[in-house]
Amino acid sequence: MVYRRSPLMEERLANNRDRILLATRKLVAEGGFREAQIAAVAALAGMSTGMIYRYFPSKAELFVEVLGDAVGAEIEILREIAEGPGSAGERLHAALTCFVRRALRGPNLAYAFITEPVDPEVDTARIRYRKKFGDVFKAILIDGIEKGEFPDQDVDASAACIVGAFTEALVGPIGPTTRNTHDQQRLAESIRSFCLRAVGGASS
Amino acid sequence: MVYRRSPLMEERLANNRDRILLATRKLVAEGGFREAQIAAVAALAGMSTGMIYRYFPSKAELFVEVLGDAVGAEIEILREIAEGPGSAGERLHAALTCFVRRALRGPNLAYAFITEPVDPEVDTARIRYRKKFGDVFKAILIDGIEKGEFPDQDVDASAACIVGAFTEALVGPIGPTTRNTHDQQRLAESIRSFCLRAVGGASS
Amino acid sequence: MVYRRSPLMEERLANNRDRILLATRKLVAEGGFREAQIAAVAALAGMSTGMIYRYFPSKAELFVEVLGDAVGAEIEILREIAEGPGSAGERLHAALTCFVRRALRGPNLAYAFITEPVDPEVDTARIRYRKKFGDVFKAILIDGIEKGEFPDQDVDASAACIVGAFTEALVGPIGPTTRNTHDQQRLAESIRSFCLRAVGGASS
Amino acid sequence: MVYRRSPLMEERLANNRDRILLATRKLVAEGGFREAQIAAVAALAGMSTGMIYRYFPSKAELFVEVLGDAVGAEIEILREIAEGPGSAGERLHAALTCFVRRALRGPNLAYAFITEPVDPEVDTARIRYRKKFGDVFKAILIDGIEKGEFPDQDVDASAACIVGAFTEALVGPIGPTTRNTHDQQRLAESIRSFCLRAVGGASS
DNA sequence: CATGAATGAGAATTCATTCAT
DNA sequence: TATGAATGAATTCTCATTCAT
Repeated sequence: MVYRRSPLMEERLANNRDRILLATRKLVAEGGFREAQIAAVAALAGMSTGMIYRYFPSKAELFVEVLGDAVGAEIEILREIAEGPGSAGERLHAALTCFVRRALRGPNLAYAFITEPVDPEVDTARIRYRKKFGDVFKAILIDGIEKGEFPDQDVDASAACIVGAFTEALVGPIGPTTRNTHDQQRLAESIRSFCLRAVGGASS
Repeated sequence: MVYRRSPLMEERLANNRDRILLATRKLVAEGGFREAQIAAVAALAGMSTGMIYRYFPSKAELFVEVLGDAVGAEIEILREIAEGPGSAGERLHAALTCFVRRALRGPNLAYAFITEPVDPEVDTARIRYRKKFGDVFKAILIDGIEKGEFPDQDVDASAACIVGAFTEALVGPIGPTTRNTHDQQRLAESIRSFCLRAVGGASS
Repeated sequence: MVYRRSPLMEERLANNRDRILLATRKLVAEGGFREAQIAAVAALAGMSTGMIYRYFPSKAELFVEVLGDAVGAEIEILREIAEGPGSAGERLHAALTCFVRRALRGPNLAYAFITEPVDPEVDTARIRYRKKFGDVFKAILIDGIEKGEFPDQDVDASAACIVGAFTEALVGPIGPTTRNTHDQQRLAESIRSFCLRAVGGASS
Repeated sequence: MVYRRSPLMEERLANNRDRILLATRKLVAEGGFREAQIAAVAALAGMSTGMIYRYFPSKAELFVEVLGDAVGAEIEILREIAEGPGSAGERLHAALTCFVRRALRGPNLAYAFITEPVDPEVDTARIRYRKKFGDVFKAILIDGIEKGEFPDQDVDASAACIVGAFTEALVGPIGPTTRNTHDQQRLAESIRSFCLRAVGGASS
């Protein structure tokens, strides 16, 4: 009998892949990359370690993809805001609010994102992803400057600064302390104001 | 005659310690904490691994001290500026200029500084040091607000944002790319402007 | 079809565990705990060092189990005698005979048993196991005293003394010298007599 | 000037030797052989590690001598009792009383004595010393048998049993628990009775 | 004679990755 | 296809012993 890959198998494959990614994401969120060992991922995904290597050539690449997915989802949301209606200032305001809120909801993923996962390969990816984040803000900035809303500025630097500003401001609360909703609101507001003033928009 | 520790010996002692710290710093700067294994440090410092443990109780504590030294030196300089003469805006301007320049001169220590060093003990120290950095800026901010120079704001968040902004903005260039002096000047200026506007001071 | 662990696999698993225990037992018997390093155990068991850690969380726990197994088997046999028929004196007689004989047959485990295994964790277990041994004799003593066979006495001390007496008397011959069967018979008889007189039973 | 060894130096030498032995004894008594590292011994003796090797060729030999000294002192006392006046039973009674009491006073040395100090060389000595202990009791036993005080018996085995009995009975209280004087009296009495009955003397 | 800095061989443990079944 | 047992290189830390000063 000739072996043929059935659609069902494809699906199973996709399912497996997703389960691996989900499990990894979960473990990273709970304890950082450090806790997401292949054996743990496999156990949580309900499969063998060998299975993991059917879908990912190495742990590093799995991590890169997990990071990429997490970032990708956020980027998607931000991009929608960035390309949506409203003044540049309004869109920046909305984007910042959105990001901070989401980061605080799933704190450790944001933490892993700021973090060096020891593996150089993953680290490279991490920087690349941070840049992607910056690009969204950069787009808003360029738009705002063109429309005369924001003063002229080094948009690359400003974008990086924005990303840095809120990741740093989030590391504190993310680490040991867990904040209540009220504090989170305040923190989001503070970061937002800081960045808006920084780019020269209304300081709220 | 009582045996006395000669100055020469003291120096030798200090030299060893310094050589260990220097070697570690070098390795961390080149390849992150990951590359600074005890064996590598010992080799670079020209001594046996056992020697390391004469001066440092564990790898973690060595790392913490390396981090602390790096940060301590910077903090000292910043604090002098922060407590010096001039308006809050001027001092903030000076502090930012100074920090960015120094970070660009001695590359990659800033990088290690942003990084999670895998070891929880070191990580704790890293966060503590970041906070210390923030405190310098916070002091300037408080002063500026009191004097009516800056608008009222969440000084904790602003300080964290400032630290985050410039570390992030520096990671890019520090990582793979090496810039020429002109680019560095421009980057310093961009970051400075961003932060000054952010706190509500004159954007220069 | 659900994947099920086959009996063969179970056996393989058990085999490994047993091979590790066997190898450890052998090495301990030959050269004490000192010789039973993980690498040596792995080599003798015909597997990698990592494998050991699949079955035992640490060297200490492996040692504790080896000790426990050795003691457990002996205790089981002694307990059967202790709870069996016959007068207290007869049972004590039988128990002592049995123990001495077995100790002489499988040399040096008794030796390791007397020994402080350097590791505090193992040492704790060792003391616990010695106590367990004593408890078997204590039970016989209590029974004998109740029945008026033995004079009243500090049963805890007597039990400890019995255990100590025969372990010590065995260390000499077990250590360097190997005795012939005749000598062994005589030694067993001597120890037995000593203990029986000590508890106040007929000296045979 | 020709260098000559002065009496003073000899004394100093002797003093040093004693200080090393004293320091080692102290450390062993406090934390077992495990705590008596050369560096610790040197520090406590107020000299350099190198100095230790002027008086002892190796750590093992130092330990052997410490053990020997401790045992030697006890043996001396016991021998005096053994060779003193009184019936064999009385002398055995006195010897046991004396030994148990002394062991309980300086608990950890007794513990180290029972213990395997990992080093094979030391271990060999330990067994030798235990035998020496036994010899003292053996002498009393032989005497008692000759005089018709004790029944005929395997004096080697009995002597070993006596040593084993009280060391084992002492390990319990020595380990974690520290007993009050009353308990010690009782324990001494129990061990004594056990041994006296065992050799066939008056069971008290 | 005295020092104590320096050595370096070990020993335990971890975990990504492979591959026989 | 799926498993998970097995591997073993890699890494930290310890401490008896030596030897230049």
